[in-house]
Amino acid sequence: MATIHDVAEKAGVSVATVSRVINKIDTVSLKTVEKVKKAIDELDYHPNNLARDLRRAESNRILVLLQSISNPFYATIVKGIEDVAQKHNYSIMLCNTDSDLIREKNYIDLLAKKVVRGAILLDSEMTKDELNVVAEENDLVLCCEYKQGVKVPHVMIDNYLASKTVAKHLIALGHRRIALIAGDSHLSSTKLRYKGYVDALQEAGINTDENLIYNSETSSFKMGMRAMETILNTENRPTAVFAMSDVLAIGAIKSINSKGLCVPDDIAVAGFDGIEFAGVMNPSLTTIVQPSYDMGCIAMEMLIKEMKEDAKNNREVIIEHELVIRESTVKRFSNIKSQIS
Amino acid sequence: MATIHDVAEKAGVSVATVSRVINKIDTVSLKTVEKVKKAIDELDYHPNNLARDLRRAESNRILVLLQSISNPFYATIVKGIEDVAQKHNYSIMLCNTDSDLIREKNYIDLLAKKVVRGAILLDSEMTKDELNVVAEENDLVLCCEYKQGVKVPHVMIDNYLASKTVAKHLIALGHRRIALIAGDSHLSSTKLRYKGYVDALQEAGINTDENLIYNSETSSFKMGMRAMETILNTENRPTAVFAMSDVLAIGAIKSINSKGLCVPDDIAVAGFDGIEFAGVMNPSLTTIVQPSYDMGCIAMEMLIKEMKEDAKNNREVIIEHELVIRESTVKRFSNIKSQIS
DNA sequence: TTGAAAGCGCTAACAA
DNA sequence: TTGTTAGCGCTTTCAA
Repeated sequence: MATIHDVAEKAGVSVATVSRVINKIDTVSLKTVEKVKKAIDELDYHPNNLARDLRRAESNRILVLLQSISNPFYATIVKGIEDVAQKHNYSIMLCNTDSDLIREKNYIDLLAKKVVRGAILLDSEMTKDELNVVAEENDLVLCCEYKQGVKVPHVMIDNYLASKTVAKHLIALGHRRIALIAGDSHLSSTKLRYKGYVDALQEAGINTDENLIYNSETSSFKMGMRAMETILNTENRPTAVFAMSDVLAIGAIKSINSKGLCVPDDIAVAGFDGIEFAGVMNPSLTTIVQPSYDMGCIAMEMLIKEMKEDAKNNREVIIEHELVIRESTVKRFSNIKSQIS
Repeated sequence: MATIHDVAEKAGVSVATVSRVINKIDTVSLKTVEKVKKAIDELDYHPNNLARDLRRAESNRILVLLQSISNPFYATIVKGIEDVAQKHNYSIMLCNTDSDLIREKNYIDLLAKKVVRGAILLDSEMTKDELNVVAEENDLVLCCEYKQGVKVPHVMIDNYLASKTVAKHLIALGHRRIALIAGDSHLSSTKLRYKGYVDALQEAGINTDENLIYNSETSSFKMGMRAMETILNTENRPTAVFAMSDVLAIGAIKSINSKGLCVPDDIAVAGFDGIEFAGVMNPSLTTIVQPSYDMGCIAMEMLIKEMKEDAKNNREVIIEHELVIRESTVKRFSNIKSQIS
């Protein structure tokens, strides 16, 4: 591996000049730039980022922490983050925590170790206080999830309102027994969505039935299936189900089908997130579409701002969501044609 | 941020001794170790990895390059890679290339820049020769895709055989007009799967019909839909479709349904990969299940071996696949119950 | 068992 | 416009 010294020697200049050329500092004469570039080419020289970062006491890497990359919803967010990062010459380091706090803290340590310059957390298991401690010394942004009192910029939808909208939609369709498949109870979004569901029911004069609520700690197909099985085994079966993620909803539908029941005829199902698959599956899934790609972009932009500025802030961006009504809750003519298998 | 010097001063020892304690070199007396540890605790000292890596001229980060994280098939592989990496104290850096060769090469540069220690490529767009040049100087492993003549360890399934199995399955069901939705033509797996399809047909005395073959350069739902639309517009419609990925297959089914046709009654559909969703969707999807998690684990283990050893090798691991027959190709009693929407 | 000191490859202040 | 030089924080050789 050629170093900056080799280039300097070959070009007959000092290392400082080579450094200037590499970093596009325009106090170097055109002729010298040419010489240096030639030497760089001939030696196939690549600057060693390790050394550069050490010297500058910073890295250009960003940590993105999420529970599991397997959820397509997160995949889209990450895409947004990565696109913006790339544009600003940052590279991202994606890490799965598996909802394991220890594992998460290990990754968070990368901040203190200066391996990464900042971090975007999608669904942290840390408490408000733990987050504030980390934020004290590091540049952090939260995406999707925000805990009250955390002094960190964050972007998300209005989870309470979105959830209420879904519940109201189901109520408007005439449902009174609406089951809820909730998500990870550590997440603020879960709590907000739960409240939205309860309030919507209450406003419609419906009491919540504990038998119709299932708490699934992770968001996966299997969890959705298991949750639905449990719910279907209750005495007074619901006529509708609201799952707090599309992945859970899809699992629930599978479970409903395997009991010989139909969606939406026997049981209506609504999801949350708006993964691409929700529109492609059969029946297509009614869901809250979160602008995941945009959320990723905004989160990364916030982080860049955060890293540039000295002052800490806890700017909040609430982004628009949309209830997209599809076949899984409403019987439509097009359904008849779609799939009779 | 405390440095090693601060710790040394506080503990009343030299930096070398502190370094020894950090790196668990056992020539340090117990008493000294205690003193140093106490100082480390009190100062909340974290070694700076940047400096360590620079000194050791290596990093413990691994680059994982793939076209798009959005494909759930890759998500599972990455999970395997990450789990093994974590166990061996490596961290992974995941990067999307978007099938863009320029972007891919930018990431590959991280190897030369010593930002990463090695790389696992899932679906590189580089040619055989380009790969060999990179492999010359760096530790590389290929996962899923392998180009003949590349001197790099690799793990994958027997794509030719798997594809042939799918085609044979469809032929055995009585289909003679079997459409093919192919994947990225740069990938060797695409070529092998194509050959498997052609050979199976040929052995059954069926001529391939160019009108029934669609080349989709990326693997996405939308691509699958578009491909199927085109195929459905041909004069003599196929009775079965073989898509080279589950994601493509799912898009194809959507497209078939939107034309008012049924799967598998009007058209049977088979996929490839074995993403979790294939078993959950409706109708459930017949597919080749690749042991994606295991493939990820093996790839990472190969890379660790590669990084430890001086000698280059091009060890090949062919891992077992499985044809899982589900509702999308075979009419079964359970189907009648499942979904009439 | 410990310390002194060189140096990994680079940047940036300062001097020329 | 360019060069000299002092480190960034760490590991490791050599000497004590």
